[in-house]
Amino acid sequence: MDDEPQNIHKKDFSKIIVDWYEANKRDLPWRETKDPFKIWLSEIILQQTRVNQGMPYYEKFVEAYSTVIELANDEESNVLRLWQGLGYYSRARNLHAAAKYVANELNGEFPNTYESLLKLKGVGSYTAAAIASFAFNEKVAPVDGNVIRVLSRVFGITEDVSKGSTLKKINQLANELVVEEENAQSYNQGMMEFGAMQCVPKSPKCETCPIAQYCYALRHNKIDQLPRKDKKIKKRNRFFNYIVFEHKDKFYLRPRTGKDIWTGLYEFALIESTEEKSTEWIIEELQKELKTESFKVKDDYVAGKHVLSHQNLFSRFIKVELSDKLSSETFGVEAFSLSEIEQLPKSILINNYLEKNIFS
DNA sequence: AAAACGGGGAA
DNA sequence: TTCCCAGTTTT
Repeated sequence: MDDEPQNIHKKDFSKIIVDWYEANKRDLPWRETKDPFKIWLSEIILQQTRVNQGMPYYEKFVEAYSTVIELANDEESNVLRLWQGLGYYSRARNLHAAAKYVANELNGEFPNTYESLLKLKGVGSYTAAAIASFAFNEKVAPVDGNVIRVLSRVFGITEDVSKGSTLKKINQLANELVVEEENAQSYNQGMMEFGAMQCVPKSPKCETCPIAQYCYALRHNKIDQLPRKDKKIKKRNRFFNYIVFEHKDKFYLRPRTGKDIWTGLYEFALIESTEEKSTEWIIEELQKELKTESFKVKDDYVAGKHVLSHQNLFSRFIKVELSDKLSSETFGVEAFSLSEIEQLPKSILINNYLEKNIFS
């Protein structure tokens, strides 16, 4: 077999992708609309998220908000509550901020070009290209994990794809390919679907692949080495010692602030430590924060390790019964009834604790 | 250029 | 366990 890497013409490549897509595409709800609002919504939800995980959230959101105006007019905490469990919560906050921008600054008219879409919070080069091509058939190429994988394998991009220079190269190739195709929408959808269904990360279906004879990785026996990713993420351990204040059927929570994880989500009073601490140590720290309040320890629950992409969280929930109401400055927490707590946006960690220990 | 940001599912 | 997902923002 010929050993030359680029013996497939760009035009032939794009045709194969489009044909494959028309024959193999899944029916997904956001593919049945041209409404940029819904396409935008689906793209934000699907960032770093598999279709199966994002699907129920898409359904909930379009049910709750039929226009960008309705989304803009809701409270951020409600948007976060709908987003609960999806992760990367800045997406929800940016989604809401972008909706307000469209509603207030753009008179409710959704941006319709790659460049103008880029101005929306939470919309980067991938999402701007996706919306521009899906909703408006603009000839720009969205480059996501699927596209990176397909192009690096077929065209033999052997540099580390976590490097900016490599990404730039792939982005350029992707854009050269899209201009070959009349229907940017089908070609781009096809590239991502092809990566998601055929040219999958592990054990790709090369036996039935329409590009197999042209594929650099297959011919050089490198399908399991491409795309090349050198970056190894390191994790840190954190210890969350939560104090669950209870007083007359109410519990005290507060929203997280700052640039840390879970911004905007509610949690109990927190005493964080860099190592595991004893119950006694935690109670002592708690005493320092309190003024005249007296309390009784009712329960001490140790949750399993909660794993995030960059952190391992070891958490414990110490439930204490207060003899009096807590002054509002203490830990910044506020009292909520159970039905109110149900409506607050919370992390999976907090929600699991509540389900297991409070709501049950 | 590198690190931070969630949670779940597949192998 | 490890990988990685329809990535973006911040440092």
